[in-house]
Amino acid sequence: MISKRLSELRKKRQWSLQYIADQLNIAKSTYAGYESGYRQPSLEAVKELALLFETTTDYLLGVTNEEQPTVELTHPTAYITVDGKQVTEDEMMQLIAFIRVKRDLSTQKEK
Amino acid sequence: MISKRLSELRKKRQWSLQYIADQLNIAKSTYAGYESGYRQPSLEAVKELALLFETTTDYLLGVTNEEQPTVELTHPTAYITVDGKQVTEDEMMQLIAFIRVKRDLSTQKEK
DNA sequence: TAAAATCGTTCGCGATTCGCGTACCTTCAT
DNA sequence: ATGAAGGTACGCGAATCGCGAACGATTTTA
Repeated sequence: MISKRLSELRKKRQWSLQYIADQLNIAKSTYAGYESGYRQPSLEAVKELALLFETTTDYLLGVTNEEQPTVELTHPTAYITVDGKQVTEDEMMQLIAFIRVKRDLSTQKEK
Repeated sequence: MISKRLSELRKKRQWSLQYIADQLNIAKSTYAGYESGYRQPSLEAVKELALLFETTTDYLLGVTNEEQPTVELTHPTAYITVDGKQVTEDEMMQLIAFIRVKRDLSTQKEK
């Protein structure tokens, strides 16, 4: 799983094996082993790879299939904050209503 | 890092070492090694532990310090959707303004 | 209260896996 | 032609893994 993900992400960014190896301070052959599935990265390496690719370890490990996490406000899977303060359930309901109305209006305008 | 997190989470749930070992189909001494830091879990074990504890691998590995992820709308680290459709940047700005105004009003009312 | 079970810790062992250097093949620019 | 750069494969020594076993300390059962 992780080998597939690493390979995808690296190719998408058009990075070389050597470049990543340099970033993590490991040998090119070591990182190559991760992509081929011949080796498994250490937990520390997984962390650094997630940072380097600006993704999550959950994505690299295949816990999730979202390269960048998605939060659906109607069924939040995360705490939502604004200015560091949690958005209350009450506020959330109004937010959602606000978005729905706004979208509805702009749809009508198009017609 | 991961050893500390595992120990915290297990104690919070009042689970025994044996219980977790059974869930993952590994020896008690193996899991004990994870918590003591004497051993590092395999990537597969990390995945399963995240599922078992209902948290993320990012939290177990110490990429994040949030047991449950938090998304700050002013600096989102996730795609935000409502009814499956992504909230645009424009909508997001209005949302944030909405929340701020609402909070401001309720603060004034208290005085 | 004696015996048995449960819990957490530690350790040695054999087996597995790691990270590295090296060598090799292509491709491409010099 | 030749050298640099990218990707792949492999052997080696060293490090780490997972397991069972053994231990003391509690707790539960009879």
